[in-house]
Amino acid sequence: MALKIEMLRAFCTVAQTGNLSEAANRLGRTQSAVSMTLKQMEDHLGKRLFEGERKNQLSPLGEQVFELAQKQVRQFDQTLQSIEMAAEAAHGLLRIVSVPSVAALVFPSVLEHMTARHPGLKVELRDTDTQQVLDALAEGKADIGIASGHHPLNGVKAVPLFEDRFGLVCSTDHPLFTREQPPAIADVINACFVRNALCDLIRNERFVEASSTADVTIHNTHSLITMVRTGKWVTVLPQTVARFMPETTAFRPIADLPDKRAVYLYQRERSRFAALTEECCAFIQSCDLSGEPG
Amino acid sequence: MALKIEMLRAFCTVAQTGNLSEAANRLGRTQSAVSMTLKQMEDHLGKRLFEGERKNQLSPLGEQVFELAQKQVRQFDQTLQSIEMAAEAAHGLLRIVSVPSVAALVFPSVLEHMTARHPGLKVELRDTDTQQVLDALAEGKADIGIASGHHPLNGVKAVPLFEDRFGLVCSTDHPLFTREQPPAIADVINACFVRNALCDLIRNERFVEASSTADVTIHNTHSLITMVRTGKWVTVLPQTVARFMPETTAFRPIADLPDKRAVYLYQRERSRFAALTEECCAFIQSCDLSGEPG
DNA sequence: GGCCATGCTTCAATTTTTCTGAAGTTGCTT
DNA sequence: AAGCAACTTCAGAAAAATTGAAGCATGGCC
Repeated sequence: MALKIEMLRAFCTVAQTGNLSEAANRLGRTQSAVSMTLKQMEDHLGKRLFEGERKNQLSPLGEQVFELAQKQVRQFDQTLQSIEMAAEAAHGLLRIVSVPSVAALVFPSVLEHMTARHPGLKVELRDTDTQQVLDALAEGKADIGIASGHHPLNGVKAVPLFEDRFGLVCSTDHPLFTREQPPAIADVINACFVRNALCDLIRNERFVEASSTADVTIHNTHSLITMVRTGKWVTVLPQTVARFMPETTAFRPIADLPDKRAVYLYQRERSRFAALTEECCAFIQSCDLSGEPG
Repeated sequence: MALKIEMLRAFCTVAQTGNLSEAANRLGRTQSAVSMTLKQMEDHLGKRLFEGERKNQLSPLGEQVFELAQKQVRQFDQTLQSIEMAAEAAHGLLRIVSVPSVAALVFPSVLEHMTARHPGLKVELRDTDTQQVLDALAEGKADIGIASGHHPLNGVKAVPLFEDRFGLVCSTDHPLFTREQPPAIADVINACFVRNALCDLIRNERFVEASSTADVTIHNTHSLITMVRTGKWVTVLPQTVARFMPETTAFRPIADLPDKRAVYLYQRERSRFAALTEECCAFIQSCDLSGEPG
């Protein structure tokens, strides 16, 4: 018999638990049902997916299949959720995806503004990296996206939203912040510098070259904050992101790093509830999002 | 009952054909089976997916669901194919994804080299845009990727493969090619200039600004070739891409556009058949891919 | 209007698929 | 060697999918 999504799901659960009865439990089936499903799958592929007598050791093929199957199952579930959400939303549905830094800035007021004006409106907000924001738009999983940089996409309108200067982020008592003279790229890199994902948006040659020697890279924002709070480590971030750092951290422009990140608003052109999308985009653009006060 | 992948598939087929019996035909079922499946789906969602008596007009919700469902079905089928391919490949499997321009350059010799050395080896070659190359790597659907630019990815090693200077591509009898003095950006843009997807890789400010005024953009390579062959239109491409244009077209560097595109080789770190992947990457790197002769 | 064709739905019967509970292996532990 | 835990196998039961026949609208045509 052909492979089915439920077979993949069963396989993934067993691969994760390493144990049939626990997997059967989670799937709400009996052990024997799961056993037979797995057997069907192995028969279909003509190869074993597990090694040894027990189910706690994947074969090399199993490993590979697990990786593919898990992604597929997750995506399938997400699609179903999207479909069901779309069906439930009788009074309108807005699906907004944004990079985390702007999400924190924009989501609260958007949510308030739109729900107040449209009772019964469903809103779906999600934050991920630029990459996945663009994916979601391309795949029709979002109506509005906010991401760094300008990326032309079919059927999606892109407008610049705001710009955001990069600068030094460090503890308020760090020498590079307290001293009078503004810091330069070299000063920052020579301090205990932590690279982060947003640094990759900087095109400035001098910075790119200098930062490539950095030993530490942290992608998780929370860990990054923790590092900077120790007072020893410093990093480079756009100003609006720095806003969300705790009181004891400070932002300061870097003299020879005038680079800004350009944040774009993406708007799906042919969506159901196009009027809502339009209204929401207009509202987002009307917000003052610039990093610099005034 | 819950939504299943076969329901989505049935729905998509009906949405495409606009007609039950034709859809039933394609699905290898009877009309009534498809009708009932659709009914289940509508019952589950609590909304109609089609408007009117016939199945030839999607409702707004139907449109949205169609978009999501079709993507899902396609992806599911592709995953199954990947899984089955992985299972069949007893003697090894290499999955290579590349941007089209480099694919044409690299695939033939890679294929020859690897299959000669490894009888029974399965090789999967695919070409798409940079975006999807990276996706395939991230999702474990490819072992080796070739794409423009450096994009850090978890579990994937990236090494520069070669650089490729951008230049004017036009008919061999175009004034900008036949005249002695090399063309400048302004000359190119002021000719009948056709933008293309690869132009977006150029960071050069002067070019970016100038090209934004271009009226025509063509993404399909074949159409692009046709336009250039007319002798009237010109475009800008990396030199290795220009190699594959017909005899009657020529490549010429642009004086004030020294930009190159950097092509990177991406190698998945933990893959089954890691030794094969390693060997293949070594071979690709050993190829002479530079655009300039000598 | 009456007749017919088309496209779809509904229904009861049938086939296919999936699931279960019980019994049977296997290999490890004591 | 008895006990146990993890898994497989089996036959019957339950659930789901599919079918063919019958039925119901709609719209064209004489």
